[in-house]
Amino acid sequence: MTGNESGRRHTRDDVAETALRILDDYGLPDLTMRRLAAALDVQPSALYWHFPNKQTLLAELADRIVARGAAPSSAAAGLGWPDRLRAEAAALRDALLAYRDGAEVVASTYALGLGDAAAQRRLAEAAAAGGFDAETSDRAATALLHFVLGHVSHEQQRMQFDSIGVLATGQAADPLDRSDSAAAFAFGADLLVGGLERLAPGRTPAGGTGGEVSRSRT
Amino acid sequence: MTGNESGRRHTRDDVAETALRILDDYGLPDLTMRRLAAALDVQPSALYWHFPNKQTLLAELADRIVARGAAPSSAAAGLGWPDRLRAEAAALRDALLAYRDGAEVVASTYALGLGDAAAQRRLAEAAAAGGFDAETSDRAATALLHFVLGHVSHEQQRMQFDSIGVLATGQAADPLDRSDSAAAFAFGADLLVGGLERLAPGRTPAGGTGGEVSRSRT
DNA sequence: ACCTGAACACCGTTCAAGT
DNA sequence: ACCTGAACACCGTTCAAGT
Repeated sequence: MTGNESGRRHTRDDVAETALRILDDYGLPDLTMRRLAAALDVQPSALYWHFPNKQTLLAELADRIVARGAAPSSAAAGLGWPDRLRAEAAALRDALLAYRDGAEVVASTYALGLGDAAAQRRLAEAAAAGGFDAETSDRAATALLHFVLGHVSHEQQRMQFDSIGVLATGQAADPLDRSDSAAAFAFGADLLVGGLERLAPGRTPAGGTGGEVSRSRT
Repeated sequence: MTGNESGRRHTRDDVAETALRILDDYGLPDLTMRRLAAALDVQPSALYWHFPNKQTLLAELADRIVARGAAPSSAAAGLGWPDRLRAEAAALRDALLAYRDGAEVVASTYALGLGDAAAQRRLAEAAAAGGFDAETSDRAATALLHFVLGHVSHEQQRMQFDSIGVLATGQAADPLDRSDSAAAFAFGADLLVGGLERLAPGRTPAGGTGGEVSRSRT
């Protein structure tokens, strides 16, 4: 796999990739410094040569999870800004879903102000294509980011709850339908993007439809 | 204060209120079962007679924090549904801000499916006043809830970061302006409510303004 | 440059037993 | 009904020392 199988010495990259594998295989509660050290065949204290503390390690994982998601589907070039913004949000969701507990790792890192703010920047950029000033674009991006992180955190928490508690209380009420979850996500993203469309600089102040397909050509 | 000052025996309510006080005074990371036990002059194991585990205790705190926020400002009766929905979101934010780390406690409880879902219900009810079907109201409420929890979590995390790291890196870049924070919150809530207004049953499919003051009389 | 060994100061939870 | 005492199985982090 990713680390060196027995050659003793490790790099910062080894440590991060092994941590990512533990995260994906066993979840965030099981990603302890001691478990990570054991997976690397090393004493726990050795990790502190590579990272000053656990939060910094988690921030590195968050950055990798977000960066790995990369670009929204294929060519977003031909789309208007609202579709591009929706695509960016969807791509972020996919990136978070690609790793177990990915949303929680990114959310906690983001909340602490650690990590590069790549996700926030990508969303703000897509919003700015609508001609909004920087503050508006930033606030719209922040609102979208909070929604995405909250939604996917919830989604992932239920995933593992479902796989663990299959037998509890007649399997509760909420079996988590994958497609339903995607629809609920799209609905929330549409609400935010739609709300932003109402504020678009190119629109007539009180006469636009706000409902049809975006016509912006910028 | 809330507990009995020295009369030994405690109730479940004593335990919850003392926990709430520790939360507010020292923050969530310092709310440990051992610290709580010490504050009650009791062994840690005694707490497990009142609550089966820590998560259940936190869910109780979350319910109390949300319930304590109660109703939006004064009379929301005269308002249209969009204003009422905005007021409900603002009231929820206030409730979360009333306790240190309140948003994180509620968010984690909500993510785990514990606690009564009072916040979600209140928002869904306010949305339903717009004439939407139950699924739409629920999804709008969920999107709003995710935004509110994410926003206030972020807000509170920076509050304690600011008060601790006053000296770090020339106080960073982000001094957290209270009024700015409120404006950013209002902007996000407006985006979501505005997006929902576009979908309101009473509107003409492609002719409404979507921008002016709500006229709904329902 | 990268790691060991040993320790410090903690956690949440269980369970038999007491009153 | 409510709590004690003692233990179990862990945590993250530090630091002198090794190679």
